[in-house]
Amino acid sequence: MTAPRKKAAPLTRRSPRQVRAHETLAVILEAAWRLLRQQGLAGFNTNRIAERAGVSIGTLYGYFPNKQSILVALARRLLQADRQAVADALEAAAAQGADPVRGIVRVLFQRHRQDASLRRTLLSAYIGAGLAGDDAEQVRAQVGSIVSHPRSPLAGRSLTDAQLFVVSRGVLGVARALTEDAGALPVSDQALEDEAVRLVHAYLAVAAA
Amino acid sequence: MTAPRKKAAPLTRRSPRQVRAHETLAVILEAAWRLLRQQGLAGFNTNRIAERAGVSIGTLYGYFPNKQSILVALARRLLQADRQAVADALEAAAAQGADPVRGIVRVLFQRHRQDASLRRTLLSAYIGAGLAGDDAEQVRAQVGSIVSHPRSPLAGRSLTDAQLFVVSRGVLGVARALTEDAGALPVSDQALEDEAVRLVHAYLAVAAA
Amino acid sequence: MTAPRKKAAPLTRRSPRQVRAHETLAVILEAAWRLLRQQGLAGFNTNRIAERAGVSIGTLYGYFPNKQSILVALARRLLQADRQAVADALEAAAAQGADPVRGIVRVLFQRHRQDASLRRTLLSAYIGAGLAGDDAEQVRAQVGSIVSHPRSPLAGRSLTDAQLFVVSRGVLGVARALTEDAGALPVSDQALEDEAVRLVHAYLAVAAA
Amino acid sequence: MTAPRKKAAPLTRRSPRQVRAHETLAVILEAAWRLLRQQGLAGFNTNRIAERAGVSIGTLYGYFPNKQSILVALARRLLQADRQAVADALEAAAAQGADPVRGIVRVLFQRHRQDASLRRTLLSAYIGAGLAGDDAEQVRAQVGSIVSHPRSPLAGRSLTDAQLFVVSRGVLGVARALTEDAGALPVSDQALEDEAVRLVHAYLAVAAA
DNA sequence: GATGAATGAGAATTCATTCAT
DNA sequence: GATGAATGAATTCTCATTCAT
Repeated sequence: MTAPRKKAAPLTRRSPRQVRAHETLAVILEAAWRLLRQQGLAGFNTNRIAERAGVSIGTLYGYFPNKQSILVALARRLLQADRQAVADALEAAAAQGADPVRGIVRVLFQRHRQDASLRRTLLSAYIGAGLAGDDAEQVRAQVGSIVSHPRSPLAGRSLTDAQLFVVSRGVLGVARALTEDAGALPVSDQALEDEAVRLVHAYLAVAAA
Repeated sequence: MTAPRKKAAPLTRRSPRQVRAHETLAVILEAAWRLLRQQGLAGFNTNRIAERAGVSIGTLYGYFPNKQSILVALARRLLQADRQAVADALEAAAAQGADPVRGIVRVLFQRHRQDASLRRTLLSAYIGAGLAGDDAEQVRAQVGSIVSHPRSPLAGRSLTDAQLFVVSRGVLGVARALTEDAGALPVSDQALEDEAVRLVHAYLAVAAA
Repeated sequence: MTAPRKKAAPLTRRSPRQVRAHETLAVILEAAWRLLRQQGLAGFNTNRIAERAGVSIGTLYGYFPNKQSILVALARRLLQADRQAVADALEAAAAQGADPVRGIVRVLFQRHRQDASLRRTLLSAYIGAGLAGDDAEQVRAQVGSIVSHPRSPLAGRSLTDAQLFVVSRGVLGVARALTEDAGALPVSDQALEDEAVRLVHAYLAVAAA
Repeated sequence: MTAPRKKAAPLTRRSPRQVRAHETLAVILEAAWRLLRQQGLAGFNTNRIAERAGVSIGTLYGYFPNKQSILVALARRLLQADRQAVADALEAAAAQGADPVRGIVRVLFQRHRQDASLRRTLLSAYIGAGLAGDDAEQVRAQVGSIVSHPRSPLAGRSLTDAQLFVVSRGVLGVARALTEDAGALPVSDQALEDEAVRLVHAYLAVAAA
């Protein structure tokens, strides 16, 4: 699974030109998601996915070239949702004149606390597939937009790639730690959020100087 | 492997009362390490490990209750070595009157760039085994000692748990990103190090204020 | 095998919806039967069964969840055949106006002398699976029908459950002894049959009084 | 296990000439007994037995040539105890002028209800080892003694081998059914005992006529 | 387009037994 | 006599994937 075994295949087959196909694909993905959440990677196998999705295993292989690609599709979905949530938070902050940094941190932390084990698995698969770069790219772009955000205290100034990388990865590192440690830390959610926000602000202040 | 199914077993069996046993254990672990590095998780199977270690499969299972536990032992070894390297860097910085933060960042980044895929696999196994907390604990302690380091600019002042968590995880997050992204980022190693150091300093300055 | 360890699984998988599947199941069972007869439990392994059945091991596991269930299926088949043979004997006795008790004893003894070791193994598996009760139930019903048989000397009278249990198990006990002792007893088959019949008649005479 | 794998070996090694050896043997047997009762055949392995007995696996193999022989020794012990219990019951009946048949049936049934699964396993091993005949022999002798018992209603008369076989196996058959069915029958212990006694009496009356 | 029976390489793990110390 | 580390053949079972219908 983790180290790819054969040839690289296209990540989806059967381009969903028809609504029907669209639906089937969604159904499979949804079933896969639930299965992974319930059973972990150990119980995640194609036959079971097909069964839960209510399609035959043959049909499943009509939509995905292999098991790995299902995992990747799931990971993409999750990461995409993360980005959407961040974008929404950004928007909301702008609308309310609130601190965009805090909005992002809050939404990120909250999402990372949910479905922690699922997220770990998916991320691991995504990274294992060598796709981490794709996501990183988009994250950097998003972080960039925060900085140049009109209501940002840094409005107008911009960060170097290295700076973008460090802030974004730093915050994501804290978020991921929430995923790993689960509830074991002796620290309140609020305190964590406050400190993460402070970390970003402190850095931005000196970085853009 | 991912979702544990049965009994929690002790992580080692045959407690090494004799020198011979000690050696055997080391031999197995070493063989496992090399195999994992060469073949990735896909080629990592107990029969192969035993073969490479030059012991019988039965002997291997005399030392480890299952495959997973070998991965965990390997991960522990890696993490332990990380901590040791950080401690050494700290010592060296003290001896030379250099910035301990930079020393740590440098060593951490360098180590995370090496054997990236191996590190990913091991970490994933370690986290999957629910052991992430164990490591986190020790990391926090170490970070604490940096801050209260006599030559530290913060000497004498101390950070809250939340603050410790945020800095340590922030830096580790950046380091791990190096593991994931491999060599794909368009940024120099030096610039990255500089920015990470700046992140920590900036935060410490406001955090301990 | 003996003490069940995990989940109780359904005793068959792939429900045979198609004729083909029906055949495959029969082929597997037949191969298992022959193998067990030839090699005993020691040589009875799933790979060998599949090989002899001319199907892949995967197919075998498509029909049976585990090895144990094959043994159980075989035992069921044997016990079922026993009951059928008894029913036939009963019918024949009725047709000829002969003693039904003798007919049953004869057929039972004869069957228990054949394939003694096979029968032992199968029975052991069946009992070990906790299924003994299922068979006992059906045996009791059958015995009941003998007693109330129109041509029986007891026609019209009926026995209590305890009485049914004692006669049926008594006779079966003698039959099973034939299975265990193999050919080692210094007694003619005819004498044994005569005495068993006498045992039953003697008991029925006083029991139903 | 069931079908013997290699050459027939002597059933015990190291003739226990010394008290020490005697004790060790008893300790091993006792540990084996408890292990078998607790874990069933599945958990019954030589390493575990040695561990529980507090001796090394090497020592265990100093006393028993192989695993099978331990099972057989255990079975012998059980069967021997059965016979002793029957002898005692016989004695007691004689002393009190009570019905010896009832005494035997009672003790036999009671013993068969205890440790049912253990008894099944042991018997199966014993029979599997082809030793059933040994026991049968002794049972027949004992049954013979009942019949010729001075206080028996049949005192002085004797039964043929076939008759001895049928009564003894008939009663044992009922007893074993108690072992198999466990608590599942809807019949009182007393009723069962009464009917079994009646079975024997009825038969003896006509058999010795 | 869908179905699902069949495939089979492959992997983990067990455990009776030996033998050098 | 005892020890216990080592052995390794043997076995069960999984699951991604194919392809005839």
